Amino acid sequence: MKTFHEYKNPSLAVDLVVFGYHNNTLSVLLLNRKEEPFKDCWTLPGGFLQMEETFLGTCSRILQTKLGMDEVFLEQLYSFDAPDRDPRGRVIAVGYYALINPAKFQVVGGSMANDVQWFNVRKMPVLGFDHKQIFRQAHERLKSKILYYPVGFELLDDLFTLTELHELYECILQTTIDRRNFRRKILDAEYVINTGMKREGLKNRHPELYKFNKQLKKNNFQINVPTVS
Amino acid sequence: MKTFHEYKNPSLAVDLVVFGYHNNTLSVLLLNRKEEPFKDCWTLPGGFLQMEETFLGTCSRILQTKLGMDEVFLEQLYSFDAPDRDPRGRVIAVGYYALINPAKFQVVGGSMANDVQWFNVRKMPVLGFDHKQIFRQAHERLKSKILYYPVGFELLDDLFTLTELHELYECILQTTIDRRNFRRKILDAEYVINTGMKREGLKNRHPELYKFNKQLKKNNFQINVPTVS
DNA sequence: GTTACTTCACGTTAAATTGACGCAAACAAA
DNA sequence: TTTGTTTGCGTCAATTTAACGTGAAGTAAC
Repeated sequence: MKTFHEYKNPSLAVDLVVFGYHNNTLSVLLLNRKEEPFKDCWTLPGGFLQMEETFLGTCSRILQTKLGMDEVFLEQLYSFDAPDRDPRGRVIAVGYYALINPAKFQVVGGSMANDVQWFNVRKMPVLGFDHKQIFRQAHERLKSKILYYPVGFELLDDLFTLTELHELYECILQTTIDRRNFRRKILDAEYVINTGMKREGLKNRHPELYKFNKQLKKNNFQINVPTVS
Repeated sequence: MKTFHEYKNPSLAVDLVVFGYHNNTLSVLLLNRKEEPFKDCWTLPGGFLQMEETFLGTCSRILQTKLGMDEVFLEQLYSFDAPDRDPRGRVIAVGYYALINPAKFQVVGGSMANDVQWFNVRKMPVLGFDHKQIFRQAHERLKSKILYYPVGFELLDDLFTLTELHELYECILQTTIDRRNFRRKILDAEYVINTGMKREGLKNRHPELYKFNKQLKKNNFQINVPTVS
């Protein structure tokens, strides 16, 4: 077999949209760049693909070194190819999004700890590169995916109440969902398992704690939201 | 701004899954390779991304030079990164799938005309590289997308009968769909417009010809198929 | 022409699902 | 005990779905 002739190739970057849910708010982790281009501008955390690395490998490296986290839900989003998306030259970006529970991770990033910050998805600053577009696409993906696939629990503690799950859905979808109908859908789909325990110490009735049903047959439910027209 | 330092980068290829529908059969265009690696093996048509090119640019180039077609429905699928997916070295592949009406195109490809061939999706040969995986993913995408998005007409003539559209759905989804319920769904969603014309020359009652409604508000219908369990 | 046969177009109906609520038990605080 | 709130379970009308019936439109055979 003849050996592979190496032409000049674009660089390949992986950019991450890391979603976290905390205090009834959906947030995204952004990095304040310390170098040109887009110095002092907020951007998605990202990194270049090393020659022997897989995309998930690059994701892990970014999550660990810049954000100090590991073992999170990751899904490939889309690849971005606009020729002028990076002023330094031709760079293709593969977008991934991650879902994490901020309570489980200390956001510290090596030397650039205080340059990493959570931003409410509804109060996003101007982003460098084409990261606004990547963020938007990730946000849309999350909103549509959560309707038919159980990803919500990735953002919550291992044990959660149905009210907490309900609030998460309302927050992500930015709409109101009838509490009782939501409850019926989630329970009928066997999305969750009742642990029998209750969350103590609240002012009012103590709600039951559920955990995610990992044996769930996928695509078993469909949350409906009122169509805005 | 300091200029961009070019590390060694993986090559970037675009691989195409071109679907066509003909004689009640869903097919994919494959190329018989004349060079190593995978010489004499069937593979998806593909090509390397040029330095100034967009993904869609590469797609068009492949479609034109290898297959002699242009202006077709194209959608990005996924990017494939297995380090050993190409024996020549590190090659990242961005998968796209296309939907075409074979009646509209003469499949000829420059010097390699007779090396391009349609294969029934249910009688696929062994494929080189990781193209089986890319094909499978494209096939799954098509099957799920057609349920909630009007892509079927991309595979049909400009004018078609509801029976033809119905057969297309049954063929792609490999299931039976009630003829009368299907008809109602499609008509209620305003997926199609009745042209008033009829298809002549058939043995039995002459069915009405419809065209796709380009003003269709997307995501306006949901075809349900019996869940296999 | 009449009959036979097939497809096409349009209904009907029972079952299932959805959307919009009601209500009482559980809890803390007054 | 009373008050106010949240939680858990239920009801019911409206809508949607799944399954199936029937007659009109067409060709071919007689």
